[in-house]
Amino acid sequence: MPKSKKPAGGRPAQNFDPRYAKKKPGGPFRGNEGGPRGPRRDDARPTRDGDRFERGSGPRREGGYAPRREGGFAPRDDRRPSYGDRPARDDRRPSYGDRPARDDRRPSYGDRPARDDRRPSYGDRPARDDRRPSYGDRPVRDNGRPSYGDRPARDDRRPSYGDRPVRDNGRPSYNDRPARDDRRPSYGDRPVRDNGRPSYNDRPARDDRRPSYGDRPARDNGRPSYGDRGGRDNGRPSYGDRPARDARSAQRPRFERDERPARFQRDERPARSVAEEQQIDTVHERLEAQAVQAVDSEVTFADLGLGENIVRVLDELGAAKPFPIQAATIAPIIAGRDVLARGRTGSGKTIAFGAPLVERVLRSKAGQKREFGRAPVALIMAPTRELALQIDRTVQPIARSVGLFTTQIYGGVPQGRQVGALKKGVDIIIGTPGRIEDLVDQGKLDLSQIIVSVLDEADHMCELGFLEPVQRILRHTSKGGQKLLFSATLDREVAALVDEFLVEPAVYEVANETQDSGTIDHRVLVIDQRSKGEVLDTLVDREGKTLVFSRTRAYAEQLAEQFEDAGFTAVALHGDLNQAKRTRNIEKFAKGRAQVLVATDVAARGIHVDDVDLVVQADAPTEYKTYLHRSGRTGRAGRSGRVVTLITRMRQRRMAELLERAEIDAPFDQVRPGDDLIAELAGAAPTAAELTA
DNA sequence: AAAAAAT
Repeated sequence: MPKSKKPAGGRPAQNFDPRYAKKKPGGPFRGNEGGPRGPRRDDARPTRDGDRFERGSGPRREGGYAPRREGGFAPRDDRRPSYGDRPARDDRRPSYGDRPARDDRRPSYGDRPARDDRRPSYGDRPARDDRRPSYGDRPVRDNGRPSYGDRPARDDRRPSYGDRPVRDNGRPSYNDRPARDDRRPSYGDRPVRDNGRPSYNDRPARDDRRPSYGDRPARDNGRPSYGDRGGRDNGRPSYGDRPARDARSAQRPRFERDERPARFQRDERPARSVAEEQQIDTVHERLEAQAVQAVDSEVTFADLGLGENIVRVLDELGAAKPFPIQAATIAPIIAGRDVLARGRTGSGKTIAFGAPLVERVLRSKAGQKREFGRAPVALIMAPTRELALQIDRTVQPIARSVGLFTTQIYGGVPQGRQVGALKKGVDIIIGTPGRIEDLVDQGKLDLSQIIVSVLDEADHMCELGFLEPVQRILRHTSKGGQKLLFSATLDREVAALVDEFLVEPAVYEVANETQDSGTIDHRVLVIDQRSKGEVLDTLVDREGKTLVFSRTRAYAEQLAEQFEDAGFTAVALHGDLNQAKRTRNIEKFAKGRAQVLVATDVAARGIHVDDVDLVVQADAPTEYKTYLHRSGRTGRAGRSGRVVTLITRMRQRRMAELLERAEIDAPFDQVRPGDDLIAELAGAAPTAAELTA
């Protein structure tokens, strides 16, 4: 029996506020955002933000530097019924006790009808034969016709996609992906397997990560991209090869070989199969950075060059004094330099780029009138919608304090309102690459005036699938514009962007900062594949919030269902859910109405939810960076947390190597269902003091 | 594998 069927009581988490997802800033130019409007909320200003950050909630390490949650969440008031209070309408599962049990409650995946909220993935679409762009078909832009954005955003009146002009950009679109038939997990895709053998499906498709030349449309820029080139043989010296510059310009980023010791020397290591070898993640060279020492207690935000209003808002946000990463990056960013910065999740990166970005935009507009329909001058991109939202929650109040406007540009929601905001004019856009590029291609977003671009989780944005759109977007921005790259795991993977877009960037990292904050207890459980379900049930049977990571969407869904069936309140978060459901589910978890969140790596980076004290990796990550980001969801704000990773015997060595790279010590324990250790790990994590002892 | 645009 579960110990706690109901969500644990205690203080309600105040972090994910979906209100922001719908709302746009109000203000002088902004009576109407375009498109139909629902009831308007008047409390659009930043809500009580005093509790958005918990500063000083515990000294953490030398340097007296407490972590801060990035982009905290404003508390919600309860003026309107929240989703969670409503009867769950489209939940396909009956709520417990309400309905008679049905035998067929758990139809197998194959039998189940498609759910409303599970959009077919893009790849499921039948192949289009209009893939080849034809110039003749394409309407000329700016032809005086009302643009789609002018129309009411009624779904049934928007042109269907078939009617849309074919793009002539000659790049692979999502539609070009090979058709997938895996909407239902096929046996091969099924994460749960009984034999514990690695299969082709388990390994990352390293070799086919690069599109083959034949499949790829010709590039229009004439320059080789990183995807094409086989390393550093493109004739250009890369940073790693280049001799160090003289002291004056030593700011040039240099990449160093990662010299962390490997637990297994290559020679002692038993031979790996090809499949296994390919599973090993790439370790990029580390960026040599100028280490930022503990913050000088005398330095203030004002000293760093931020104006009065901004300083006041930062104070309201709970940032009274700059954290190290902020103390390092703010002045150079205001000065217009390109910056690369590495700082642990929760180290205050959002403010580190957000505040100086606003200051710089403000200065660039000095003496100018705020014009209707002005083009944005700053761009912030993030890999997920949730993260983009979260960044906006921090940046928007800062911007508004000086009369600047932000707008979110991301997919999954109708574009009408976003386009409406752009038509009125905004200064800073925050979003995800897909929708940004979509609007650019539709001629509804003009990036030519962008003078500052930020990439959050920059290394992730340089991975296949992200890199090219990001490059294309940046090429639309003002030439020579300032570029800021931030990530907790910034490494040479960003070289593709650095080489093309950054000029003599300054590189910073916080001294003595490893991802493993010392407040996290890392454990690895070696289990039999068959017992995974049972072990997981025991692990989530606890007080407190549990975040479970799975490798695939289908498995995330399956696990959420399993936990519900076992009597826990569980929700899923992954890309097969529509945006409304994503927002709703994460909010349920944040507010404690769901004890368990089962997520894919969509939740691995950046997303902050208060009080997650256990992270379970139902599927072990294959990349050490993923491990670091996932585990960074707990142990935040000086609290302690625990990360339990489940692996099979087969994967022990691989896991040990991964942990080595992540510089994390974690005991491995072999367990079977019912072993005391499992329930023990579901209990309270050791305190920070106990961990360091 | 997931994510990121749209139906």
